[in-house]
Amino acid sequence: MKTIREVAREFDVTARTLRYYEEIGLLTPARTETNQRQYNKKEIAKLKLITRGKRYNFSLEEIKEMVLLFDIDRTGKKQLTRTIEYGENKIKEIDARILELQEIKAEIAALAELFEERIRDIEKEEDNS
Amino acid sequence: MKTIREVAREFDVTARTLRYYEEIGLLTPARTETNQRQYNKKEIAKLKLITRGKRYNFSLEEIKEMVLLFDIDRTGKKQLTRTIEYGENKIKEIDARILELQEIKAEIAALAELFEERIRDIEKEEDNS
DNA sequence: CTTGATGTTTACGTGAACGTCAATGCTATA
DNA sequence: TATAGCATTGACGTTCACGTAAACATCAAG
Repeated sequence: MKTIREVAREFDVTARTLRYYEEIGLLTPARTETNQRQYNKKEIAKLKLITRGKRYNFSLEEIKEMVLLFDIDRTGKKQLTRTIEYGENKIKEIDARILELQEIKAEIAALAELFEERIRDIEKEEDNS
Repeated sequence: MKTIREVAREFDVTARTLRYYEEIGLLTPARTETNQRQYNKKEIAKLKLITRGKRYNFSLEEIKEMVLLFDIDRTGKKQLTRTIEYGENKIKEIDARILELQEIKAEIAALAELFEERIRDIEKEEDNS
């Protein structure tokens, strides 16, 4: 059980951010007798997913869907099957993103090659002068 | 030479968006005698990069860096070399992003497997009852 | 030459993801 | 028990990436 400040430090976010994540239903920390937030392992695990998702530039709305996988009642077979299907879809989306990133990468690389050619041309001209 | 509305339709963005991209220095369309924007091939190429970047969830600030590669004076050897170096860095960043995406993908897949196991357990229990 | 679609700038509005007070309560320690 | 540090809930402020409306100019068609 960690306090808000401990968690904030650990994940390099502000306390405000953690309260905000709670506001939008991403986190659901327990409270002490005196109303202070307590973060257990599950909340920490969710936050880990959130900060990761953020690094990959997922919107909080997208992240929310993924994080809520952790909160779904997974005692029933139907729930489990549906969750797995959802996961498979997410994987497809991620694959698409990876592909697009590889395209943009190739584009930059091609541009770089073009420039290198230009440099070689310039060097030839330098030799001839 | 295309008008703002033509370009907007072609790329499925609003005219406001194109004006905004100009506001923040991403696009620099020429003007007619009567002050109307004209988009040439170079601007179109830049816009293509911008919309792509957006699809990959790059911020406009990040996209700006990449788009400006098109506007740099590339007549000099030094400029070219520096531009190539920049491109190499960008490629490294993209590679990092790809790696992270692959991690999250693996995580989801692992989760799915766990759930499938749970399902098999449930099915066993069903048989035994 | 009128009309309707399209263009311009200026400027205020919006939703997301927080930042930053303010006013107040809790907690640890010297 | 005083006090510094951390907690709480409002509530307003900020940046990004545009949306939207106003007031006016331009262009194409009949």
